[in-house]
Amino acid sequence: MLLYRQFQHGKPRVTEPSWPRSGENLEITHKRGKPTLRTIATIAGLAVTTVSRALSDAPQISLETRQRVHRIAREIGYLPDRAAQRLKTGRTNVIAILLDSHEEVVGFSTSIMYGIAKALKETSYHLVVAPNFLSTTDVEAAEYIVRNHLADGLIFTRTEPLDARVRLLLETGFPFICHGRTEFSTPHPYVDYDNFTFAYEATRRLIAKGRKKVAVVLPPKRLTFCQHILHGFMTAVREAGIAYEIPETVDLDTPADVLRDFISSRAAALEAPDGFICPGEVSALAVISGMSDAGRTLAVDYDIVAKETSRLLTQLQPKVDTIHEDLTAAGEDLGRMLLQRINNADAEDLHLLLPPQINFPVDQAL
Amino acid sequence: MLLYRQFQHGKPRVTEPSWPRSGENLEITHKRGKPTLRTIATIAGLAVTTVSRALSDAPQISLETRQRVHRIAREIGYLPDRAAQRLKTGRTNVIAILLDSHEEVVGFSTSIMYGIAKALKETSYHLVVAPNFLSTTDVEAAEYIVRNHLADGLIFTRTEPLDARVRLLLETGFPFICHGRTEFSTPHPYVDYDNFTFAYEATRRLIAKGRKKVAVVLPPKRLTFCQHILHGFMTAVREAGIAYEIPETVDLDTPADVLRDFISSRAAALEAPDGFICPGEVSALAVISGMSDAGRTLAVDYDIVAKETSRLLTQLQPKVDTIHEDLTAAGEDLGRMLLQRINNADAEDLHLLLPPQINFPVDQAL
DNA sequence: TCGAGGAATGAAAACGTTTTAAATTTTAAC
DNA sequence: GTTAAAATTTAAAACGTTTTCATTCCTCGA
Repeated sequence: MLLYRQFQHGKPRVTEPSWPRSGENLEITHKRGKPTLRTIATIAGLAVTTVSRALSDAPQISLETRQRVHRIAREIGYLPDRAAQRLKTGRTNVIAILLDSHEEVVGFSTSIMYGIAKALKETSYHLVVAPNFLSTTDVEAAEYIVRNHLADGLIFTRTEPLDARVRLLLETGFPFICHGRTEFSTPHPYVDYDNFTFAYEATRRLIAKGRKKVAVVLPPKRLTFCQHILHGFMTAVREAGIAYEIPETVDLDTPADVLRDFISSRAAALEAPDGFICPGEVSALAVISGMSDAGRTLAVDYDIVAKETSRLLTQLQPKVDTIHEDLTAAGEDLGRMLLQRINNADAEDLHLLLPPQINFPVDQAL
Repeated sequence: MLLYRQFQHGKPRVTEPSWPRSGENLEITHKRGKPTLRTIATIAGLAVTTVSRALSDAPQISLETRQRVHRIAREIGYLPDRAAQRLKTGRTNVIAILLDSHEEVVGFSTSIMYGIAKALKETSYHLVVAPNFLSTTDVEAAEYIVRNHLADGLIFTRTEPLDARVRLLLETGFPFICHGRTEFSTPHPYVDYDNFTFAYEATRRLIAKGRKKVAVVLPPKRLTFCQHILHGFMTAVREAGIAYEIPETVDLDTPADVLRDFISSRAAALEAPDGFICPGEVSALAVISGMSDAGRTLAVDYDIVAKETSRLLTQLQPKVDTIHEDLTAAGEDLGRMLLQRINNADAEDLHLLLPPQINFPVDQAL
């Protein structure tokens, strides 16, 4: 025991440091090849415990030792073993994103995921895609993840006012953040796009352009942001005292051909709208297509203001006024704020309403 | 010691089984709440070792015991701890997908990921998104994952003939599969879409419709499938001895407005093409838009055959002939085959070329 | 009755961390 | 010079598996 101490610890202290330097051969190969805490400990002539604490910058380890350990770790390319850390601490270092089948069609979530990944880049967190692991519904998927501690936090989109996922996660106290708001009284973290302002400004734009009757393609009614859009739309409509119309049989998730046919037959009938709010690229294209079928020309017979999450629409149809929603940025915020939540930040401080980016070209303004 | 054996093991053997039944209270709560092998062992009056083997259906465990253990595990909702398994076995149970920044724009990968997730659903594998963890290039990201054993297998898309990622992974012997082929002599698993046939059939369709000069929007030249498309196109062109044109200054990744403007100015010049192959929705829309700017009418002055990965184009523009590529199915194959590869299936058997799904409407055929 | 041999089960070690509690060294105070 | 306190460092246990090797029990042939 004493001998061990003399050899392991005493020596480096008395004489010159004896661990190998940068250029020398550091191949203290472990069973699996990868360097571990023990590799560093051997090199530094320290105990594994000390190395562990030094790497987490515990104050009781002397500054000199900490720096030395950090340097060695860097030199041999040490990376803590995720499995061992997870086993010991119970933290998974994983963020899960729930993607429902809606996303498959639209490709909506790629940008968001890209943003989340960006936020996670410098951290030890990984992003795992949880389509719905063994379950059929989103809630079951969430439940499964929570029950089995498959992640430290959860992200999902398209909330409903009394979203079942939110309810579950609030009840279990599991860290999460969602894209979209709810009506629960308990505050919870969220990132949302200001769809009220989007719809309000979009409607005002149509009115400013002299349109006489405006219409809006609403999202499915069960989603929270449908109310926001409706509210923004109606506010602008009432302020201006203008005619309006809200299609009941189609919505944002309606297949493009159905929406197109609806629009074109509506255009043929009496008192058709001449201004459209489209909260998505696909719906905008469908409207353009439908109106074109009915012989109407964009920017002449009617106008569109569309929300776009790419630059596709602006590029293809400069005549469409667009208001941008930056989903990658939203994803970045989602990731960042969820990490804060996991570190026990107050839910009330984790609310973010992202402002619409209005792109109306000046030369087209009246 | 002897006493322990009598109590732990002997008893259930001699008397009636004494473990709790389905209805009874099974709350043998562990430190962290989750049931572990020890929970089952205690309930069953067996050793942890035996339970572990029973669950993996080792032949040396009696059938009766195996069934009993399985039943208990099911009843208490046991799920093996991923961290512990990973630590012990060295297998991560993780598949990583590398997404490069290109995907951000197009939303291309969502469908693929959905497919992969589908293939992984009944397995113990999770899908993690590796944008490029700490690195700038794709190769570095792959290297990082390999070096630190962050996954058991890797998936990526858009291969080049001498893809650096493929080279790295072949050299290190790390399991992977890619969407797209390469020119390496060592066989490696891949799933690819038959872009030759796509381009060949698309070109023939335009010719059959009576078009006099065909053009194709090619993918970036560095990508393998650019050659396949070019080859299919040229084969059909030569067979028919028809005029053709290959734009040099634009490609599939060109921003839509640039492509649109290119097309419209080209249409205005001499001997403009009247048939277009567009290997993507966005390029098709850009071509339609550009031709429309030049006063040309689709299906009258010119025709388009487009590859589509959604149903968007068919829905919006029934006049565009489309050939479908099912990316979700591709993802499913990618996932399934990568798992096979991880289980040491021969790389030569893991080659899949998915056939184009041709959607040419009958009533429009000549 | 005895051991041999096979069938079934069990103990213990290990994977690489973190953490609790203990040990050792250094410093400070007398 | 002691000795107590402060500053460092260390040993050992634990997280939940899997795996190697050992143990127990039973059957069977002599």
